[in-house]
Amino acid sequence: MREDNPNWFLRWEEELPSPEELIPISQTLITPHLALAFQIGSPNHHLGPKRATVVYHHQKLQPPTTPTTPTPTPPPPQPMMVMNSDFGGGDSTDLGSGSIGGEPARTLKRPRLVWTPQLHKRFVDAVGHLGIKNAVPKTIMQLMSVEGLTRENVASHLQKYRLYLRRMQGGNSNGISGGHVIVSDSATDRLFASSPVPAHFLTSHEYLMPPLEHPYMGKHVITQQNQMVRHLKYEDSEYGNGDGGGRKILKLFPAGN
DNA sequence: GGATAAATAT
DNA sequence: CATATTTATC
Repeated sequence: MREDNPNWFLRWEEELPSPEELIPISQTLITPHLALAFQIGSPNHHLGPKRATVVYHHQKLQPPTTPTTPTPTPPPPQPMMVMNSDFGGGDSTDLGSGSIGGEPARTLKRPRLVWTPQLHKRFVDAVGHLGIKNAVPKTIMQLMSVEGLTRENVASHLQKYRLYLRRMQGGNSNGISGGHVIVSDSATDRLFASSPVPAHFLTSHEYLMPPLEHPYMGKHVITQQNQMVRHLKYEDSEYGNGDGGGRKILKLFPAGN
């Protein structure tokens, strides 16, 4: 517990994308929200550091065009390129490979957001260091400073996160205590169990945390490069063989299973 | 078709 | 903002 205090920053840096685009704190005061609202019609900004957004799933692509056109033409299957690749390799930091046609969400509804381990780590870190007091979706979202991330996204994830904690407290079969994260026997808790120590949920730490303006996070833009899970002992696990479904690795937190 | 994850509604 | 329900994806 106390040990992770001085460590959290270091660990944070480790978790953060190293060669990634570390956003130079330039505009600062400009919040993503404002920036989004200010985004004028110019599709091509000058070199904007805040460019890559969150990783999305393959969207269904709802063409705003032909609203009344009874075109029975089915949307062309968009081949999503899964370029998870290794981290060491100089993977391109930009997601979506290049500019996405009409990327600015002007009137388009956001596609499904994929919570990657890194993104989740960011989330947990924010919550952990905020404390239960300020651990509300709004604050968390602002603290994470992830472009494209909305309050709704955080709220939804926060809900699941709390449920996960509750389940663990009820019957803690895992040895998550004191800050040691042992490999989960079940491949279930993958994502959530990977978090260092949730803590702050029950323990009332009346810490004096500034509501905003955190020193440790200026502005980070998460990009792709996630889906990569550590090469643990997944191989010897009983995955994707036997069941007709053929479910691959990376199962998210606990469930009935 | 079941289960999980995220979105959406209350 | 928290919880419940619905929807989409694996």
